[in-house]
Amino acid sequence: MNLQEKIVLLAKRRGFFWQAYEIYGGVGGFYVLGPLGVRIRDKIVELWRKIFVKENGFIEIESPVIAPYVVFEASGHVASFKDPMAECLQCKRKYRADHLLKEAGIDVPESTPLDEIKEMLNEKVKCPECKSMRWNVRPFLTMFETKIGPYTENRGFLRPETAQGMFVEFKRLYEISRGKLPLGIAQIGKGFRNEISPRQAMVRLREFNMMEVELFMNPEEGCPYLDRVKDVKLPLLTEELVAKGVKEPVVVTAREAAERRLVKHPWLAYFLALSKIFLNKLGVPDDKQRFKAKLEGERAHYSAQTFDHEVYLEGYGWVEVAGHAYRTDYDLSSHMAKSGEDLTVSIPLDKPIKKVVEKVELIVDKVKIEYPDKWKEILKNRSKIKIKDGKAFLDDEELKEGTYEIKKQEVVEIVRKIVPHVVEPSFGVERLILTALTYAYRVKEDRVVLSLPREIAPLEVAVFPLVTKDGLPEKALEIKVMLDKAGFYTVYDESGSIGRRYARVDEIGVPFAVTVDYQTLKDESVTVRDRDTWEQERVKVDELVEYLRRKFS
RNA sequence: GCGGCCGUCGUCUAGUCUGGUCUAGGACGUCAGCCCUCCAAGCUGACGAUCGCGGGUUCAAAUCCCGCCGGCCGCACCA
Repeated sequence: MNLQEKIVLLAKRRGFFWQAYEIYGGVGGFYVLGPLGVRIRDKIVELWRKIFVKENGFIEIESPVIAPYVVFEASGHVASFKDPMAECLQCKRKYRADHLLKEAGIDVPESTPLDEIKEMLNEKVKCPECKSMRWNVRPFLTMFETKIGPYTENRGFLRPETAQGMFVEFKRLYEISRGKLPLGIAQIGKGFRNEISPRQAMVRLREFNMMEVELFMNPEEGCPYLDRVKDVKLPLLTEELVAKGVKEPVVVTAREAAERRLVKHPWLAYFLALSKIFLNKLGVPDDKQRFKAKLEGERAHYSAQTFDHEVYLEGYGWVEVAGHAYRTDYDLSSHMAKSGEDLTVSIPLDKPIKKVVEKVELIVDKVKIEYPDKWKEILKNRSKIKIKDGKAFLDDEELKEGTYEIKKQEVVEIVRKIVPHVVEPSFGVERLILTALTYAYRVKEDRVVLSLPREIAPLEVAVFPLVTKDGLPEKALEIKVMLDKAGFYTVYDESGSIGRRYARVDEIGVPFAVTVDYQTLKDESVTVRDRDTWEQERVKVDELVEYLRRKFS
């Protein structure tokens, strides 16, 4: 049994996660987070929030999971997520249409209309199974589709990423943030992808939790926080290295990565560094992490540069836990074009620019005289008057001389409009849970110990009476309640021998076990046992809360 | 979606080839009691599986056949 299989068994047995709908045979790609799974999820989310949101002064939102068709039409998902599926009308088998054609020696560009693909198939390709040549071609969308409202044909999609929520709501969020760039907007929530074949436990799911930041910025400016992480070492597999098939990443500091333009924007370098620190805190050592660039053809339609943050998971190999993409102004520009809303931002100029502009000033009395019928219309449309060769025109019609004057005016421009660029770090929560469990899994004296970092341990303190008599259970319960009230996540257990109980809590990664013994009754002290060293320390009951708080800080 | 392997108590597994002795056996875990002064000790007992789901063959199906669902691996896919 490999490590991942052991983890899946442990997860199921002790309640971290398991496959959903088991009583109906299970449905691929859907998992349940059990009691311990929810706890560790919350703690991972909280740690992420601290590193990626709070410490950067970013803001967080929650937008709907369902979005109307138009949002994903604008975002490019509808167009780029469609794979043409060919269905054999005789045996009902389904294939990727472009693959069938390729096997038949026909290369089709992605933009080929479905009708043409169908025609080509019906003329030239036999079904590999039943040899029929009658095909139907349909787009297969990897987004889940639904209808909005009972009586309409208003199509909607379950979002494949939370990102669109931040783009669509950008204008108001920018206003709420009082018009400042850079602006970081975070969102934590479910995303849905109708994967063709979900695999590897919780690695590829059809419904999963994402944690994303969309950082909106002026592309000409750097990242003010880069200095904080300038010496963090980044193992990079750049486009160049990936293309050459090099397996060993080049290790550079975050600052070097930005200065040598190995990453296309300093913000991207900053997020790579945070990402590495974050994974360190989840228990992944440096040499089990790397940032692998996506090649031109592999990147998402919106991305100018993408680094997958990969961690090495024994049993699976390198697994992507985050994608860091430089999305440029693609998303805002697309939504601007589709919605007609102005999503530009005014940037103050370093130096005001002085310009001389020519302006038409109408002489109203003269206009009334010269245009007795339509002078009102002319005044109304005065903003549309254009100047050409020193003369004024309205809708290509030259205005009569004497009805206006052309005046020169000096204006000072202090702002300029830009569409902000976006850098996006995007994490999959379930994969992080698996990662944390993988690196925490140890075997000590034939017992499984989950050495989870204290910060993400689902339960924090176990409380045991040494034996179940002489008032020890009562005293232990008292202490458990005290710890609960102090804010710890605790567990009480009096069943079986003390050793068995230690083993039970080791297996689910509880960092400390407090044991009430006979000495407790004499001097109000308990033993605190460390999960990883199995060493014990005697602590006074009234100092216990403070003692534990120090351990967790 | 394709190909290979696989699906029996919570978990691991015996049994499947060679249908009946399987009202499905064991181990671990769990629970209760006894015992019990620090690392899965012991004793007693209990709970726990219509053998993934559905259909078929047969006097008789965990076992043979078909379909479906699910899992793992490889290919493909992976915003």
